[in-house]
Amino acid sequence: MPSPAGPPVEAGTLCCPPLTERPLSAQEAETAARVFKALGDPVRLRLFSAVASHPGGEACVCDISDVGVSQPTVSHHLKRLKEAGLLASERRGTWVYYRLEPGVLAEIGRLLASGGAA
Amino acid sequence: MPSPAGPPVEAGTLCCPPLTERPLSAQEAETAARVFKALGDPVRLRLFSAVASHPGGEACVCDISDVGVSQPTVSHHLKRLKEAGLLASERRGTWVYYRLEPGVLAEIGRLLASGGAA
DNA sequence: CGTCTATGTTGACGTCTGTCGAATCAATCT
DNA sequence: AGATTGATTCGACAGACGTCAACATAGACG
Repeated sequence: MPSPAGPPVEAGTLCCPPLTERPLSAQEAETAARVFKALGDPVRLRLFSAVASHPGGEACVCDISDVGVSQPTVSHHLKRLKEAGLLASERRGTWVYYRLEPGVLAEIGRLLASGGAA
Repeated sequence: MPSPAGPPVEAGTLCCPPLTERPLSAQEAETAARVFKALGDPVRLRLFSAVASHPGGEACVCDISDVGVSQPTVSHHLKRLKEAGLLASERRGTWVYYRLEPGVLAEIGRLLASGGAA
């Protein structure tokens, strides 16, 4: 495998019907698993939650980097979340701001829908 | 809609407020990440989806073990899903049946709730 | 009892992942 | 320009993870 992470997941293309609808195909599972894997680390989950819950919908790295690991590690995890299509980043002057990729929460929620809604 | 005379907190359930409500603590993230990590593997995701979408709500290993890996590997992944509190298993005669741990989908969904549905 | 089928467990091996320190890039301030 | 602060990249290393073959266990059936 040349590319370790594969192409980034585009927003809105999370694929796949709800997990309860039918068994996922190999390719669907590959795509969806990338998102869950990104959330499957405590540090990343805290970073994601910090961004998601930040007033204004975005946070600069300096605001969320107090998660008990070094700054390079924070940067590494933010990159992973970005590659998974969960976060987007933008540099404004000195600081880099991260915010949720729009729709991701709903997408994942739909994947886990047990058929209740609608 | 929490029950007024709420029943005792069930053990093994998911913890944590929605990710968007406030930054997760280290311990909360540790707990929640375990679930996402369990779903963060393509094979496990397929197994989980196969069980979740199976008529009757349960499936024996023989019904879902065609995911392209060896039988020991399937067994290993089912164990991981069980340890993460996502699946439950029961032996009935020759076969072992797996089904969703009740409420898990809703729990994870609540974690990802963006505040819309209520 | 012995054997066959269905699952789970063990041990080993290569790969992926999380982590850090050091170096590097980016923008601001004196 | 040089110095300072914020953020990413690089290089390296320990530990976790996915995988399989071989072995072990559980129940069914003759």
